Amino acid sequence: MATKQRRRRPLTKERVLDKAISVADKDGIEALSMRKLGQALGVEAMSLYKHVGNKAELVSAMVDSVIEQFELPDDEPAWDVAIRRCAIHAHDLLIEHPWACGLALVPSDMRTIAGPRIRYMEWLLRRLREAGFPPDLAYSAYHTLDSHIFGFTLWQLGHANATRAFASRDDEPVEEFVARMLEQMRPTYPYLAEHGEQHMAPGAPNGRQEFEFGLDLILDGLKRKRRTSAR
Amino acid sequence: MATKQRRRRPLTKERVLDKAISVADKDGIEALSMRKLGQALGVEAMSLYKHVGNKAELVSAMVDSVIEQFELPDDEPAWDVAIRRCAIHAHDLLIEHPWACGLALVPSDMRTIAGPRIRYMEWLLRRLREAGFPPDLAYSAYHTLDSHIFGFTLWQLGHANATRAFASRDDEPVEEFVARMLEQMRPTYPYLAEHGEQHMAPGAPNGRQEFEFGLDLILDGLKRKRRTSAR
DNA sequence: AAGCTAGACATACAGCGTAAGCTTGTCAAG
DNA sequence: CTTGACAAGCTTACGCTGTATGTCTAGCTT
Repeated sequence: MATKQRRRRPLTKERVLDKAISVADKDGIEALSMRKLGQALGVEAMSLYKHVGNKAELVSAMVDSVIEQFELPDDEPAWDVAIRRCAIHAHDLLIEHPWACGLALVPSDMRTIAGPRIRYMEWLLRRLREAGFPPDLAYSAYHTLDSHIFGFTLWQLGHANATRAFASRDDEPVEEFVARMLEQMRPTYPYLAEHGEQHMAPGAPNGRQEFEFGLDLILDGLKRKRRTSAR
Repeated sequence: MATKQRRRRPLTKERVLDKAISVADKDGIEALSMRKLGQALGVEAMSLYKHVGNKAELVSAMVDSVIEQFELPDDEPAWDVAIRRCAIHAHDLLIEHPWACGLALVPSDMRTIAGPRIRYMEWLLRRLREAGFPPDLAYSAYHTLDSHIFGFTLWQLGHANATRAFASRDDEPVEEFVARMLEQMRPTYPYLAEHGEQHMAPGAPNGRQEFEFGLDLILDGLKRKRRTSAR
């Protein structure tokens, strides 16, 4: 009885989705194959197709489940504070699930008119318009903010990847290796060497702080534009 | 003689690279397989490996060949104008080769210390530092600018893709289809519908104008920060 | 002319997504 | 209690991918 039940605990779409996310979080999205996912669930690859249609659909659902968690604060009256909070929270989530960002930027199937993406877009647009942005300014502001959230984060993830790949090549301690490399490039590329040093410095801003730097640059600019347009 | 020569016109790394770029431009990067590339060159897939090592190396070289074309103007004395020109030209190039942007953001092999990416980075950092940005501000400014160039462009390409996929689903004229869809979503998502309308409007800003909007927001903010830091 | 070599070819393997058909556990109706 | 239907999982198979390995041959050197 118990054996049978354990053997045949029914797969659900939710169980497949959750396991897919955890596999992608652990081994990277490129390691997520239907066979491997099936294996992780103690099931053959083809069994998954009883629940998910195809891989693209599964991946799309994975991305949606991340975007669904974006905080869309409506209790916050100040538009800039609300958007700032939303952006930072979104950034945190996208860093936590590094595979989601790139996939969100290449929406494979936009067929669904509802869904978390749409809700997030509507919220951001509404906050801008309700804050008094005229339509054309809200249009551009939305593009800039959305692209910063997803674009900067993807950029940051790419650089983090590169750093990691860079680091784990030899058995030499990472810091020594980087220091040696910086000295090697200094004659030809002094400013790049300086930049590298800043990255290695103890109190160097982390990715989130840099994300906020760009975000505030954009928000400040938008505030100014909003004032002049309302003049 | 002539026949033999034609038959055995030697493949070179350059010929492989050029053809790979043209195939990727035409059919998309996901359609670029070693077999298909060989076919395009009138050769078996394995012959390519005499010239390129592996596919990752080829792809990396493709990206480099695009970044190599970035305009890095040193005749322009004003830092903001120079960087603006560089950014816009880079954006144009990345739109022209839509596969390059995503690959540049995920640098698979960073092993080469020289190369076009490095030169571009050094140039941007140098212009900022020579313009009087203190090191820590140059550090953040670089991140924001670089991420906007690659991040916004990738974001734009993703949306362009989605729009194209959206459009070519039925045999119905695109505009009618979109208009119908907008009306359908207006009750639930009024601001999104408005945004969609703006996209469809005749004089709607194109991607490049939107890129410049965000770029100028960032550059203006940086100008202000530079002034206060120099105070 | 003999032999070497670079460059192209052919074969093969492991892995991928997934279409099609088959087996089996579960449960309701007769 | 049997029987039939149905859903969930399994098996097989196809065409695709990158590429390791081994072979062939044209053209140059000695």
